[in-house]
Amino acid sequence: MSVENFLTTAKKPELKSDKETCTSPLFSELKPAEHAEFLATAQRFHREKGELIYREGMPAEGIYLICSGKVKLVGQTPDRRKTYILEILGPGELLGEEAFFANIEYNVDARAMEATELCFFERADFLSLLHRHHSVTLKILEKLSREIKALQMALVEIVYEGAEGRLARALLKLGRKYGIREGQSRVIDLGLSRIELAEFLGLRPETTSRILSRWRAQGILMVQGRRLIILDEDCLVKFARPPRKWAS
Amino acid sequence: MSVENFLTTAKKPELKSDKETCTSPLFSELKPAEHAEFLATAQRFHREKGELIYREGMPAEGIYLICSGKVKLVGQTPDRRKTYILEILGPGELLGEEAFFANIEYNVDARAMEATELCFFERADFLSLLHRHHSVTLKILEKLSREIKALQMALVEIVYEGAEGRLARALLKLGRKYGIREGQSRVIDLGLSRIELAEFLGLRPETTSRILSRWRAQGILMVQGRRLIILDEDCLVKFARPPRKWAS
DNA sequence: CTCTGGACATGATGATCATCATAACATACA
DNA sequence: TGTATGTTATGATGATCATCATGTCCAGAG
Repeated sequence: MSVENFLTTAKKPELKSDKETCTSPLFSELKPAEHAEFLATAQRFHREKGELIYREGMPAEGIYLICSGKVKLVGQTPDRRKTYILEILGPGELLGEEAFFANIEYNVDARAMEATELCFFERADFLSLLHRHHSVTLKILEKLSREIKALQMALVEIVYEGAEGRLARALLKLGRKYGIREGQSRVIDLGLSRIELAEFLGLRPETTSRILSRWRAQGILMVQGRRLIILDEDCLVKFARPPRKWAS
Repeated sequence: MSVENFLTTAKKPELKSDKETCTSPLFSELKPAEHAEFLATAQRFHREKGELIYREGMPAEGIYLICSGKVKLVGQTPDRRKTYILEILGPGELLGEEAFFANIEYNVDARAMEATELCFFERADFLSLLHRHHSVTLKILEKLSREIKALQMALVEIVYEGAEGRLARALLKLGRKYGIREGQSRVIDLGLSRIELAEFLGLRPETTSRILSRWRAQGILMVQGRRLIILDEDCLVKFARPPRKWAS
């Protein structure tokens, strides 16, 4: 077998994805049989990087569970001139719950940030699950509550924190959720462009770029294109709460 | 202890309050008997203007329902240097749900803005209600979802809006929820000081005051102390979405 | 190899809003 | 009535960040 042949065949065999387990802490109290029965009602599908999962304005006819990959929730101002990345979701997280439970249209777009596997549950199937398994319902109530708390905090922080605070907080959050420890440092490699990072922060790309440059010069982090390596996490923690007066 | 104190020094024994109806759309599908049985598990409370209902950091051992009056959710930045009003709640609304369902500590204070009647439900009692009446659970899921949607929209808009946009949006919201129509105009009389209004907007009181003065001069609203009268609601709608460039 | 388009970096300028300061005004209280 | 206290209004100044403009680097296409 030629080298070329080996490399091309090595990339391809990706057909077992429908055998992968797909679960979430939300279902932790289901018995294996119940869990399997529930999963059997799902439609599985796949989205490549950049592809849309749902669009603002579509009615929510079901609910999604992310099996693998990452998804960004993208909101726009009504005039469509500004974009804001509300959240970055990963495996095991529900997608589209707000619109599903309120039985309304999605108010943001959901877009795959990389190759992503999803389960889709029809409204009736998912509601039936909730009806039969109160533990799942309670867990979802808990999750929604935490989400509300997180959004409330985000609102407060955005209003009262400056650009450095927002960036520091975002990097810490992304680092904890998606970062990879490497000795003292932590690697964040989500393939976020400067523009996307800025949209996640509610800043302009120029501002984001400037702060990254400054922090790079101060040895707080390393910037390798879209790969960010946090060297001094403690320092970021300090930046995350500036009394808005004397940063240095 | 402050409760004891308050009860013993009770200025007026308002005993008829426990006869008042106290309900919410959340319970609309309960039969009257079920509703009454459920309400019987409540402890009723009264709070005078300015009195605390719960404090940030307290564990959420139950859930509140506002029977009458208004309650503000007040948070502080971790350094205690800034205060913000997250929400103003009125009759029929639940209070403390996020912390209750997540079973965590309250992350903000709740304080009565005027004489307020409340029902308090112990954790076990409320969970029992949810268990027995799935319709209530679904309604709460729906309510939490709508709240998430509202917070998401607020985030997107607030990030990119200036001071005028925020004030316009806040006045429209307060006007719709608590305002009183008087012919063409709408009266907002919540007794909010400039400082409180600024805390609700995430602005400084000076900025708030300036914008109000400008709008008063332009005939968009009337300012009678803490009483605000919106004269030109359409104009506020325009201010609520400035492309951040050409306001006039 | 050169050309070109896109992502990123960085300088210059201006708008916005926080901050500091002061004044007008009302209210409560002795 | 005068004094103190708190609320609101408004002017002056500065810090921050968006905006505009330019330059660099790199990858892909001709």
